[in-house]
Amino acid sequence: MREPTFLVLAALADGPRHGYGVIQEVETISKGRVRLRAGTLYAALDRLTADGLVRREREEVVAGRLRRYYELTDEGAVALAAQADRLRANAEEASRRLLTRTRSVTPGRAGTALAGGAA
Amino acid sequence: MREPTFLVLAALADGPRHGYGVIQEVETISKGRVRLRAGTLYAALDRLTADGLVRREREEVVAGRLRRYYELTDEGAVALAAQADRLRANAEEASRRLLTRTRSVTPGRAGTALAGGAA
DNA sequence: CTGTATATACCGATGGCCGATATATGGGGC
DNA sequence: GCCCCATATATCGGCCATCGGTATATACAG
Repeated sequence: MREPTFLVLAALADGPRHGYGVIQEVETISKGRVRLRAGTLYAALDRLTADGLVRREREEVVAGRLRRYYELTDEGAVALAAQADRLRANAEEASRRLLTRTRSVTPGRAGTALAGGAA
Repeated sequence: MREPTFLVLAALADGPRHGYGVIQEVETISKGRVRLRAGTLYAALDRLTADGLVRREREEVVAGRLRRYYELTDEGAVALAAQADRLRANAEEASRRLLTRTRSVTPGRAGTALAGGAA
């Protein structure tokens, strides 16, 4: 599961959204860092639906435009929670090791390493 | 940056390791979940080296076998820290929204959702 | 001898994603 | 009227990191 797929699940975590709404929510979640392409979004929704992690919830027409709503299944919620745990564990492990790295550098390189670590 | 690449950087975070040692360390970091293929490892090391995040540190022969050591550059440490932050933010955001999901389910489905959430 | 472990290297196939295009409706500005 | 932008769904070719596998070599155990 790559980041775009993860973010799609996260965008659906607290309730149903239509496709384009997922794009907007992912952009919010990622603080503008990730803007899903339609190609990525619909392929991911199709895949997640086929895998049973997402299902179509309803359709409605708003201002002449069809909106197709999707929601997370219970299985999808479990998968999302599990992936979040994995990401958190990876992040914490990497951060812990970087801490060790800063402390173990030789005096000659301490200045450089500290400067880098502060970035 | 995908998980295997991230874990390679993490395995090098606290000091130099040779290729095969990285494979073993990644397996430790990921609690046995991830076992890098040689194809993945060396492609990643080549790529990361080309990108300036990793460099060759030294070579040595142990018991008739050549070991090629790699280490993180300062730039690599910065990139790893940044990615760890992103992963952490994503994980926390997803977990927060899943919390909201559990609380917003209808009474009829509360039992099921809670059971799923406990997994 | 075979099998396993250690160690580096290479390769074809796969699939998720990028970047793009297409269609449709609605609204605003000229 | 036209054009542009936003909203909304859909499709597609190309890319590339990774998977799964193979290869070679040394060393050790049975």
